[in-house]
Amino acid sequence: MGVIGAKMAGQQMASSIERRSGVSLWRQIADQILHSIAAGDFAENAALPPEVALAERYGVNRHTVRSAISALVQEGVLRAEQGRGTFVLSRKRLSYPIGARTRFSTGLQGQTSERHIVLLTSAVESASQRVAEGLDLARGTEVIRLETRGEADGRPVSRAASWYEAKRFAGIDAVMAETGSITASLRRFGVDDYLRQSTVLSARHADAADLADLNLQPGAIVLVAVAVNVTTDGRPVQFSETRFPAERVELKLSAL
Amino acid sequence: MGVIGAKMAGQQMASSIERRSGVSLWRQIADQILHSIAAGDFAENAALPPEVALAERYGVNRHTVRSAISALVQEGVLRAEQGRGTFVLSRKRLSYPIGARTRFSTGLQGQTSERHIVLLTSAVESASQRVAEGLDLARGTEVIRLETRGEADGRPVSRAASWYEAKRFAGIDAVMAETGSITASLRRFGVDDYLRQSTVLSARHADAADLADLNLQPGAIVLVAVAVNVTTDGRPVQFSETRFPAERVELKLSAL
DNA sequence: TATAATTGTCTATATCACTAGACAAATTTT
DNA sequence: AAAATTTGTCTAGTGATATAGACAATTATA
Repeated sequence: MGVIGAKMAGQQMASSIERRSGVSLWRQIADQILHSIAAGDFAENAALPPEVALAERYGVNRHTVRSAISALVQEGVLRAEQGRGTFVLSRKRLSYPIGARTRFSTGLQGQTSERHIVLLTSAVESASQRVAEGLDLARGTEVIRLETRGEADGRPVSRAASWYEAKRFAGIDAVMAETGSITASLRRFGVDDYLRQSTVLSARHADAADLADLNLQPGAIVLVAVAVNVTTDGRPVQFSETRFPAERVELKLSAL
Repeated sequence: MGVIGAKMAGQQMASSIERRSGVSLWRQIADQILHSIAAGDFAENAALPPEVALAERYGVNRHTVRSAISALVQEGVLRAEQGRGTFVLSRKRLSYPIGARTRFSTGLQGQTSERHIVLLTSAVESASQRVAEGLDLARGTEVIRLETRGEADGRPVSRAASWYEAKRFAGIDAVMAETGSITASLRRFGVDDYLRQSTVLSARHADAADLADLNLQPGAIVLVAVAVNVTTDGRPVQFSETRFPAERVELKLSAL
């Protein structure tokens, strides 16, 4: 159910934007346009309603609408052409499957022509409360932390931190850098198969690190998945926290 | 990993707030404080750092921090006491389980002392493309739409629209109003058991309707789950779109 | 009891966000 | 060719946001 251009036959329309909320009108309008596009209200290359129409629709000045549009042009979502109109560029959201056999690359097959995982940094550290619980280790046990980014067709689609018991998976960082695949790396350590034991999802505004890592604009939303993967005999092998840009990714929960 | 009060031993700290982003500084700081609380940086009734410390931490004027705090006091998250400090009130996020047997009431048992579903409105309409696909019906088939709100301990925790084939479930709105339970209502129509066939999750900023329905502040985030429930023989019985306030709810994906 | 720490209130000023109106520039339609 | 449509640019005024500083009021601490 789109927001823009919806007709309500004289009825008062929920104007959908709030003043004095701490979020500027142009940012709210930009977000709604993004939402409309994601909801499929506009085909790719379709024209947005003219600025005056949008201004009337939202009950704001035309300049305010222009601010919203120029932000989206900056983000690469829209293209404005003088005399012609403003057009939609953006692609659809990727649908990232989550289930018992969640795998990055295979999950996005068919939706993208290319995808891979980049290892950003790795470090050995002592397990925090949270990590220790996830991996079923004593607090303070040494663990390896990998910081990775998932990319599909050149765009960042995920940003993850994952932890592994250091003793059992010594050197997994090097293997990961070499193979570019979690599944392949774990196989080197004798883990031929693994299953998703638990996943907890939440959402929040992107922080400064997210903005940089995922190439987002301030105010963007990230989906956060905290998960534990286990071997087929139930032994935890990986604890992870993954952030997905909500504007580019939706999570499809598949049968486990 | 909390944001507030983190020590970085002289290193430059990622200030985490952005100017000229369309989101006012006080709103960004309020959101980060909320996030810190949700991340468990503060126990219930714990004191927030004093205003001057927060102002220094974020690199803003003390008055700006005060705006953020007063917004959170308004939302019922913090309590400020002159001469003493500012204290955390808010409860932890509810963990809402999603799996093959997702049920509202049973899912929140143990976390809340009371929960129920309120039927807000119902209507018979012809199935949109999306609803028709979900229920595996011809487009335009008559369906019943129920608008409901889930409440736990008096706080709204979900807001859903759900659709049912009108012919098969005629009068389900009345039954729903009477029983206050989806599961019980379906049982009246011979559906003794049902399973979650598919769930698609996304996140976005709350729109005006969400703000009103879920009692949220502008700028809040909602998690959106679009799901299809089927009978044990695979026949779709319900298509639904549920919105959860991200600040109060996290989704726990349980084994299907 | 005096001092320090902390929140509450006030004034003043600068900048950003939004409104209002006019007109230019480019494109499409008549 | 002319008119209509649409985006681009400019000026000016108003209200919200943010900074700066001072001091009051309340509570905890020495």
